[in-house]
Amino acid sequence: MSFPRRTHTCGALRPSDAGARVVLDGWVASRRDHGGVLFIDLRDRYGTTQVVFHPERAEEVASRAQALRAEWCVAVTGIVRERPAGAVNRDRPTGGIEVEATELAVLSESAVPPFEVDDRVEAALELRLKHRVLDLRRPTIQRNLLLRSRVLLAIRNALAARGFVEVETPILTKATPEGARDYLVPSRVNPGTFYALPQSPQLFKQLLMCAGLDRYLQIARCFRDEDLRADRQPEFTQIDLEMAFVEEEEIRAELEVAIGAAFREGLGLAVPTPFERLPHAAAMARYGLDKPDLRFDLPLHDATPFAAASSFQVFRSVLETGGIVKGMAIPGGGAWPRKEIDALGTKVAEFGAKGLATLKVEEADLTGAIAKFFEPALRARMREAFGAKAGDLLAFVAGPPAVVNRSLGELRNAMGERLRLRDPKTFRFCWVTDFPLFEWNPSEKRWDSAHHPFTAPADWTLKGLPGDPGSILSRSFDLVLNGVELGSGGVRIHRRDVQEKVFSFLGIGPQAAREKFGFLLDALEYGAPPHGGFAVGVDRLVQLMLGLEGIRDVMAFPKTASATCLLTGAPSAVPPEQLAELHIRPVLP
RNA sequence: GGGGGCGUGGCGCAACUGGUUAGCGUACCAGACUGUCGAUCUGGUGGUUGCGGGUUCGAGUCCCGUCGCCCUCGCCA
Repeated sequence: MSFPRRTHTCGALRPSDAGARVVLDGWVASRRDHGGVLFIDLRDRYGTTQVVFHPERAEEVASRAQALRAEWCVAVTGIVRERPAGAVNRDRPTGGIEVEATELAVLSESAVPPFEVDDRVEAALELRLKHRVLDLRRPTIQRNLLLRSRVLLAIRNALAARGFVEVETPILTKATPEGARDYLVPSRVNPGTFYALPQSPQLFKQLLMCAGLDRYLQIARCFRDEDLRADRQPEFTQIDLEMAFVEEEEIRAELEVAIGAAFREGLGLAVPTPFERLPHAAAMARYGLDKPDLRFDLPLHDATPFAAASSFQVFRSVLETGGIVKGMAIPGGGAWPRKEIDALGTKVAEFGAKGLATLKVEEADLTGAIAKFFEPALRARMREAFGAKAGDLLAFVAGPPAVVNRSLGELRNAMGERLRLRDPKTFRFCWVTDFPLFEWNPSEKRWDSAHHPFTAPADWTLKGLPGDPGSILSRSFDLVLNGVELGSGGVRIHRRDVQEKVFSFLGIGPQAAREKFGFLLDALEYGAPPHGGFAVGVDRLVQLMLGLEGIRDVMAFPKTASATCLLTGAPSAVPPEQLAELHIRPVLP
């Protein structure tokens, strides 16, 4: 079937085009029938243009136009007219003109849509995901996908210009013993064996460095079979890069170029570089989290010395069992109603805190239920140390360091929100550096890699093993934007002896190491260059650039919180023959 | 696996402590209207209150179970 090809898009025409004969292809966004004259808003990716049908000038066309309904796909031929005075729509780029239709071709009729395709009408997410095609017609979602496209292109171009080579790595690869749960793919040819979908191309990019590719780039899909969140999908995209013969600063510099390009091309914003550097220990001390939101200050303070000097048994007993006490001053919180202060306690309890102790900051003193446990001089020093002003609320958490930091760090973020200090249009980047190499896993009672087992230690000798593994620093670092971890990376181990030592400490014996990572150890055997790299979460980057709450609307076809696709119905049962071919027999719960 | 929230015409919501015929907006249909742009006016269609059970004279409302969606803790090297 032949149809009239568009001469312009629905966002293109301006008063200077008046008099031109044009063809527009698009979807009927709305219809306003005045009995005589009939208006149609025609929408495509580029905008919306008003089409007017005049019965006395094109009777047959105008009469057929009355049948048009929302979401019909049509081609309109007509003459561009400057709008009469008083009929100009200043809210629209095309509001100065309209197209007076001389011909109308219906390319596809539409059933009545399940919801209105309109940015102002918000349908339930469940419905939107089921009818994602219609949802994706909405201008805001298209704007999101377009920004994503521009960001990816900008980063790709910026890195390509700096010598990065784009290499694709396997999607069908080897299951990894550690880290997230793998998505598995059964092998038909090799009964009883499985591929895994990559959690990231980590090892492949290291192999490429060993191979001499020198600078690698990939826009890589990653898969992790873990529970979802608003900003976590089972498959997501990373800008993945790796470089040979570099150290930390050189990696960070390339990332700053790439991120700078993304903001310049995507939002027209210049982000100041270099980004702030913040050692992990300092971040934990001041903000309680390894991904601090630097759009506001509200620092945490160590209250351990004050607790030790107090007669408050709750605090003292925590200190005796190796715990700490920290707190923060909440500006104006002293005047908040009881209910709201109680809610702060609920907040910290979500992250394991046993309770929240509070003091009100008065003109000359601290008051509250626990004030009597602190001598007046101690109260004055505490007030000074916290930088508190009259009207503030001091909030304390006591417990193990991990719990105290996490709960107060989250409280700090909540206070930033509550005090409206988290402006989505402000972008505060920072590099969090000097992470520990190992992290104690209390539930498994063992040490795990804080980042991953291929991260280089700050000191090749691994001094500290096995005595105090927690004190060993790594050469990894994170990129944090507005309290969100955007990515991580660092310098890798390129010496086989060091890699084996780390494996061994992590409980991966020589035999297991060979079985799981033999190909990596082999690569380290033949002149592996010093190398390092980084990966940036594209979905979250675009999410933050748009000021969104989650990543669903920066991807075309996202999954639900239970990892299903409402559009296609995946995952789904398959016929027994298909399973038999794969040598699979389901064992249902 | 745990916690919380939601589920009512196509869609978005309402219905006080259990109590008339489940209401409003919008969409949809029909009619009117020649300058609207979230058009307007008039009229109309449309409901197994997610599903299953229970308590009660009576259940959208209470209880139990179940399904789906959302948020979240754990988890995510």
